Amino acid sequence: MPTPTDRSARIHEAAAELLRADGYRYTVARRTIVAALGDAGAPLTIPQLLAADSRLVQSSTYRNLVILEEAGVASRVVTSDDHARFELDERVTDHHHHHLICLDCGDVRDFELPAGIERSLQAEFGRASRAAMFRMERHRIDLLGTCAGCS
Amino acid sequence: MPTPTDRSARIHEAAAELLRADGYRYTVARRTIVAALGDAGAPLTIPQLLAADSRLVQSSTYRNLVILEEAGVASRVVTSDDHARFELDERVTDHHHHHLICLDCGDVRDFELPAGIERSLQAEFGRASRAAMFRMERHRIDLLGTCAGCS
DNA sequence: TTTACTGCAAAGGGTTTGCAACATG
DNA sequence: CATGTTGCAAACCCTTTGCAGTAAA
Repeated sequence: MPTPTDRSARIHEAAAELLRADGYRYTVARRTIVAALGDAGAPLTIPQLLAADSRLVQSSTYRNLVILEEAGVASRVVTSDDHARFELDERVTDHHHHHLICLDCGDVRDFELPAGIERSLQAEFGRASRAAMFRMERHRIDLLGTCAGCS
Repeated sequence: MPTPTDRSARIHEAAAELLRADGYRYTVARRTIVAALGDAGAPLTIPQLLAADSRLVQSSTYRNLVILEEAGVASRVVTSDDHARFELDERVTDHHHHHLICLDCGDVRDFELPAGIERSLQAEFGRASRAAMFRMERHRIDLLGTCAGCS
């Protein structure tokens, strides 16, 4: 059975490879961001990331998140909050999921759909994309409402 | 069969009622915004709205969109663009749909899912929400990729 | 006539960028 | 050792807000 260390090692390896493939380096700062996102159970804002490790600098973190996103290591999660949030990409975590987004506090929790539903959705998405001559890269399913803590 | 004028009249009536219910007035500026959103086939950014009718003023338009959103007349569509986009709410258009979002140009097109899929999704969403003690208000399904014009 | 609303201009605040020093492969 | 990366601080730009005058019910 995989230990936390296994998981962490796999994540860093995948991240390093994705970055290298785009000509980027896997620096200390990027490794720190990936570790923080991996440890957090949910998408983090930049302030949360900076707070998670005091060695992180704001401007570099913004810059690195752009690059991590471009390389497919991290993905941006848009809530209705002021701050963008980031999580590790599915290419790194190997874990497809969706989001429960609290309209009050902006916090995000993950949930999954049964594989069967995910499959029929995928078929419908393909149909809708073709009809519109749209080249789909990914989908995003969010539930918006109020979380347990805010009700 | 409903004419464009019928549709427009229904929309304005619904908007006026929703606003009044919250103690707001249906002013000329708000009517102008609702008309522009209703005419456009897709969500509009503020610059697009301002361009659509030169009588619209930037600050008032921002303020009015906050109020229209709060009253349930308009809804905010978050793309990966710099600008927020707005469309008429389903309460006004009576038309449930989802979005194809172009990651290049930010433009948005609508699509629909078969009623059967929409129903089974709704059931799953209810299940996931209950499991997380989450009070769901609505869902959002977006396909992200490249539109016909940008490929 | 009351009170919500508007327009103008200025401030706010998350995010981006220029630049010189630094670290990575 | 060539070049991608960092930290600092300043700039950016979408959005919000204060205020005095205006319009809606």
